[in-house]
Amino acid sequence: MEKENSYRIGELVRMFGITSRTVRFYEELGLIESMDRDGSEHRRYSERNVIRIKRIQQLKDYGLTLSEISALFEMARVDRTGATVREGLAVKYRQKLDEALRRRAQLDAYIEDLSWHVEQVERANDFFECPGASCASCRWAERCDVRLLVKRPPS
Amino acid sequence: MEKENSYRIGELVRMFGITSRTVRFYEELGLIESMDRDGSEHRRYSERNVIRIKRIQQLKDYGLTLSEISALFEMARVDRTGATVREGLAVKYRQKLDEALRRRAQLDAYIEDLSWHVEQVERANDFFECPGASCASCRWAERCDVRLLVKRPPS
DNA sequence: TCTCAAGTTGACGTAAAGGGTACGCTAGCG
DNA sequence: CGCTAGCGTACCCTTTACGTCAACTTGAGA
Repeated sequence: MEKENSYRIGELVRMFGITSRTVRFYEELGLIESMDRDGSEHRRYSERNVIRIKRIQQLKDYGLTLSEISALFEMARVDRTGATVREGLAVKYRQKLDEALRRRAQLDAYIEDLSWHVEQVERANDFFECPGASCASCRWAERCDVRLLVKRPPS
Repeated sequence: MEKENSYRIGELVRMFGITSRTVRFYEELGLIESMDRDGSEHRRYSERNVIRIKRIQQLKDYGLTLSEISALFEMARVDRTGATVREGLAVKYRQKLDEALRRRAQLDAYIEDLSWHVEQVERANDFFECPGASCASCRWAERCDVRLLVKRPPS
């Protein structure tokens, strides 16, 4: 029975659509335990390693950085009951959620603002570049306060 | 009448809340025309320069990168009628808008997903780390497909 | 046995938008 | 004349998650 579930690095690459550099990088960071490549020079990966990588990907998707992920794994290593991991995860998740909600609000304002600008710029057929403070007809000045584009005054 | 509107770099710093390093950086990139510091070793900034910086800040707020901004300014330099600038701006704005809308959709999915996870993790009082494929009780497996945390089977 | 794809280490590079530091010069006020 | 805040250049550093390259070495199929 020769090590039933044993993957080579190339297989992981195809599995996850990542590069071998990435896998080795994760190992460098200690995110993946260094495989015992007993006898061989080539790394071998177990089912556990595969799960690890999946976890990393999920946590990355949730916006955790690699060092945050690393910290979580370290917690898990220290405390086998999983209590602190759970707690740490809850805190992190909630942080990320708050952050996401904040970003969403910002994004909405941004979208509204930008929509307005798109409309103005696309509808315009008589804009000119405003010369600055001396321009008397910056009618959009309160909205578009740098007067990037200003409607030409009716001549 | 000695050069009426002439600012020193420190004044810009106070005006915009940026650092002098930033102003010089913009000059390096060609975003601000190199000031003629005639006679002096110190830079002097005109009203035009001030407007430029305001513009840079606005465009940055709209998500353009410095190199995109640079490209727009280059357009403006070449074409004084402003037609290509307007067009370029419209294209960029629309791009950024699409991008923002896409990001918002992603963010929504992310928020929903994360909310679910927060709820699960916070409500749980008996999670354990799933050992992987051999675990028979991954009841959330279809949703939480990497089985980061799985409910402990009732013993 | 040969071959060549696949794997190895290590060092250095990348993007973005400046920040930080060292060290010297200058403007302008009293 | 002297002081000192302000300004100058020049250089490296930051963060994150890898990419890229060079120069080998290994392993598995024919």
